[in-house]
Amino acid sequence: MAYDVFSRQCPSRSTLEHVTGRWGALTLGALHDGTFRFNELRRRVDGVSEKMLSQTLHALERDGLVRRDAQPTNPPRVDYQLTPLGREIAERLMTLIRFVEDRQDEVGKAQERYDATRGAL
Amino acid sequence: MAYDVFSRQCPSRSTLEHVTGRWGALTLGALHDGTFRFNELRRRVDGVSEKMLSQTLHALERDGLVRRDAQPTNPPRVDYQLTPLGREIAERLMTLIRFVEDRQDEVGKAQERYDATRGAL
DNA sequence: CGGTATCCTATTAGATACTG
DNA sequence: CAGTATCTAATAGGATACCG
Repeated sequence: MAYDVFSRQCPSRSTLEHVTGRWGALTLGALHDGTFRFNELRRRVDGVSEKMLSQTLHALERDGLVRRDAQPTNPPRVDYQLTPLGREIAERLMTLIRFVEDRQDEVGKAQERYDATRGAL
Repeated sequence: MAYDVFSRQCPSRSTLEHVTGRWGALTLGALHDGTFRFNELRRRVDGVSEKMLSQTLHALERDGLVRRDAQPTNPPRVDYQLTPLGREIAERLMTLIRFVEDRQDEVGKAQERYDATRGAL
């Protein structure tokens, strides 16, 4: 097989899951636009809970895709931004996302055709 | 916000989840290499259960990314292959996957650094 | 503000058995 | 061969409360 990601034990599988997972993709997408604080991100990533955003950011930070800058002030201020690697990955992710969005009409029509044939299960 | 996928209600979100989900990505990757029968795919997509492969293939077929050819023979023979749209999407997905794989060293080092600082939670 | 901890529910995935 | 049906286990996710 050409790519080891196709094996369950491959370490890059978990990275890929962080990147493409529901909140991972949305978070990378949001950070693609700039640097944001925790609660700014929460507002940009529609529907994310504190828990999931926190978890997602930790995973991406650990993978080296996101950089966390905490200022020891009171009240605390923490800024999140993509690392260079994170930016490169986000770029490719966005290419995929934009493409899928652009072809959503085609997908919708395929779905209608499928449902018409199979009886809209 | 630049892309509607960032909204929970966007229809392209579900397409994207089929594409990037664990088994969706692996299945598209496998089909990227050619046309395969159900059990051939099962062997190529390491660890997938009959149920999940079936489910995944139905979703991708419904989205118009995979074409299913069933010959009414006995025993039955069913071939799966990517549609032109599926191929274009798989192409972009593979670009992302390959990139993540290529940089896995960098990711691994970032993880070690993170774990060393934070105590390997 | 920027989180963590806890609890609880919903969804997903896997194992197994069965069918045309 | 190519699946479906059913049941159970694991995991993701949400609500809430609380802390530095």
